[in-house]
Amino acid sequence: MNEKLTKPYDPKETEGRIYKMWEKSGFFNPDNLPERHQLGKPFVIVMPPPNANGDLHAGHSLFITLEDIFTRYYRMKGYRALWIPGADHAGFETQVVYEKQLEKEGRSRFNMEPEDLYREILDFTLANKSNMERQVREMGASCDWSREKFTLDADVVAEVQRTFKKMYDDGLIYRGLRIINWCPKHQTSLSDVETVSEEQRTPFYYFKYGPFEIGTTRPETKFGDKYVTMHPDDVRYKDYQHGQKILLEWINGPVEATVIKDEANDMEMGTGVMTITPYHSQVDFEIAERHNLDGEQIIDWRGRLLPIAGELAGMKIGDAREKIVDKLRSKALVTRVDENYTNVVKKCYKCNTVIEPQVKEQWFVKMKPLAELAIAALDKKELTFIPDHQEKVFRYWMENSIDWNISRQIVWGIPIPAWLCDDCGTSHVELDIAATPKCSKCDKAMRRDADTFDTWFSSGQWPLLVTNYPDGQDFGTYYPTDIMETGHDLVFKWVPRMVIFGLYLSKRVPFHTVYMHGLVNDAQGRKMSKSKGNVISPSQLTDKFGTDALRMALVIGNTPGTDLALSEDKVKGQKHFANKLWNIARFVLDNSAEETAKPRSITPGDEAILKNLRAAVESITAHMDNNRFYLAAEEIYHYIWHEFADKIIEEMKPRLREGDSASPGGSAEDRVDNRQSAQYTLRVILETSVKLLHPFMPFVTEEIWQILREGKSLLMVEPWPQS
RNA sequence: GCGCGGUUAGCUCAGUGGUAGAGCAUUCCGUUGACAUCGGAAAGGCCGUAGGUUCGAUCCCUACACCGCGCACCA
Repeated sequence: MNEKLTKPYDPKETEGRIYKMWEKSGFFNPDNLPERHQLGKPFVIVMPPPNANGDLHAGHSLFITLEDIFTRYYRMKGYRALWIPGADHAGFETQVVYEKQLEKEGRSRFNMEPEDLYREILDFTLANKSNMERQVREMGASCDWSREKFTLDADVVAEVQRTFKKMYDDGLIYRGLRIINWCPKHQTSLSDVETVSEEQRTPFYYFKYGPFEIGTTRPETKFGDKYVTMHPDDVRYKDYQHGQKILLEWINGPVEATVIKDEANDMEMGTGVMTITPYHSQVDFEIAERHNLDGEQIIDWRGRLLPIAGELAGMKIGDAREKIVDKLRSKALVTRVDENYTNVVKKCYKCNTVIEPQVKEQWFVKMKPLAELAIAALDKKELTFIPDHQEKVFRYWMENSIDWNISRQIVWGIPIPAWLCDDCGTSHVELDIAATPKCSKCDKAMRRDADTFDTWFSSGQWPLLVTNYPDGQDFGTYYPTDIMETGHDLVFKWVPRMVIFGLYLSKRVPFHTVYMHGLVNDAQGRKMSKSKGNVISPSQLTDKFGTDALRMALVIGNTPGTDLALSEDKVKGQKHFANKLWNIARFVLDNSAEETAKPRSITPGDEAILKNLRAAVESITAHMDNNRFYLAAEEIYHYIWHEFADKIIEEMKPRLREGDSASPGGSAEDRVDNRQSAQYTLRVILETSVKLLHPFMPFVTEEIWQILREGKSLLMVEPWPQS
């Protein structure tokens, strides 16, 4: 028995050793690949940089597996395969994680100097970054660590700031006083994709407002309301003229209200009449803009009422609601209350705090012209989606894009290279940090904008940044990349931004194919969550069953874009498969030690078996080329176990024994030929099988290859089998 | 309200215009050398409902039902 093929297969003993061997070979870097590859084309995948703020979860394992399969397959096919890893500082996300830690320690970021907070989060992130990198290695990722980038690397920061300046100069970024999503807990604005909408039941109040009855769900914002609006075509109110003034009694005394006719009013909604609060509502703000109306802030940044609320000033808005209704009731201004009303509120996607719309000066990206670039690329078929129905979602977002707020009031991020004048509000974009510009209007010294960029602003440029746009050698060689593999939840968050920045900055799409995977759910198909206690940790699974087993379990039966139910049994089954292959290898080696060269003759039966093998190779290769890894994996599994092991090996056993023969009438020489044909055939099938399986189960296949070739070559760079 | 996806074996999921597939689970049988992390066999499905197209539909079209997800300025 071959002494290296101990039984059973031991992933723990093997994986670390094999990974070190791969890394030492230098072949993760395509520039070091053998000559065969240097003649090939590049094949490039950019890794969605994992957040450097915690452990890898099952979703990470899935994307690492898929991207590694791509990379290993194309590397074996002779491409200069490059998979560029990264780490994301994950601005707001990480700051939220860190703030939770501060809270536990009884501290708060609002009592800290920004520099100290930044330094603490940096230490925290760097510690997590190396943890994350170790876990990516453990998954067997054959990415080029020499090209790894962190989203806060100095060159990244500088390039992102240059992009901001360029967009500003091109009129694609402006500073505007607009309605933004404000999280009162985290004290920052958020983009629309950083909020979640939730349905809630809330009373719908009807108040007497002069001659009108108005409807609202937010009485607490109504103090300053002095415009009453209705649809211009609403016959019920045809006697009131646009601009008409009406004196009426309101919360804190008499008010002179102005009638505004605007089409934003829904005649079906409530009474068709409402008052507007431009500073705390998107619709109201837009109506005010259209008619050039004024407004004022009613709720402060902490979510408390401002002095306009009179005796209720300083009260949290949640507590103030009933008080205001009581007050209106005492003035006989409440007409009725509908208790069974449901509406939708936006919440902070991290802390679930209700978002307060606020008016604030921020930097915005003008999305329409950029989105049009993306739509054009789609129309020209420069971009394809797997599964293809994701294209519709992408297109919808591009056709309905709204300007993107990129200012965040947090320290953990890339500083916005801008200066502001506190006196007159003038802003100035300046890349030179040492500069201390003066206001062009009032000549006063300007203040550095303390805000940082939304992380999507930098990660949107990721394919460019990791290839060292615009002057780096990699940009010339490896950009545009080939495939962007990421979760389908990012189809309208990250993907469009990469497409847009790619088209805007480099005039080319950053990748031609978007491959989207689904969520990894628990065995019953339920979303994993800490509160449900059904989170499956990948490290536990790999500890128990080996990395190869987890990888295979994540791929088999997992169609692109579809969520996956991951069960321990499934992984266990694949551990059995790895062991099966291991035992096959031992059997073949034990029975073919004497001769591996092509024998004098191959029996017709063996020819048929090899022909069948070639058919399997052809079919599997077709699946790989069509990005149908789930089918390829299943077919390899089936071939190895139920064809190779169950049938071929079993049928060959008699032929392999000394002094035995499948053709008893033959001479001793015939019997040797027959045995050698069998040995050769087994060996060919084993080597081919191991190659086919390598992208999926890299560790066990490489280990077997090392034993087969006595350490003289690496399976990782072997040619993919020909059919 | 709009959009997207799903509905196939007990479970998790593939798949195809021409008699339905895998893994796991179940039942029965089988262990002297590759492997019990095994082998052999069996059982199990009017492919969500109703129409339509077709010689033929689980597959294509329409409607509906249910499940999941996403979006939304409904005061």
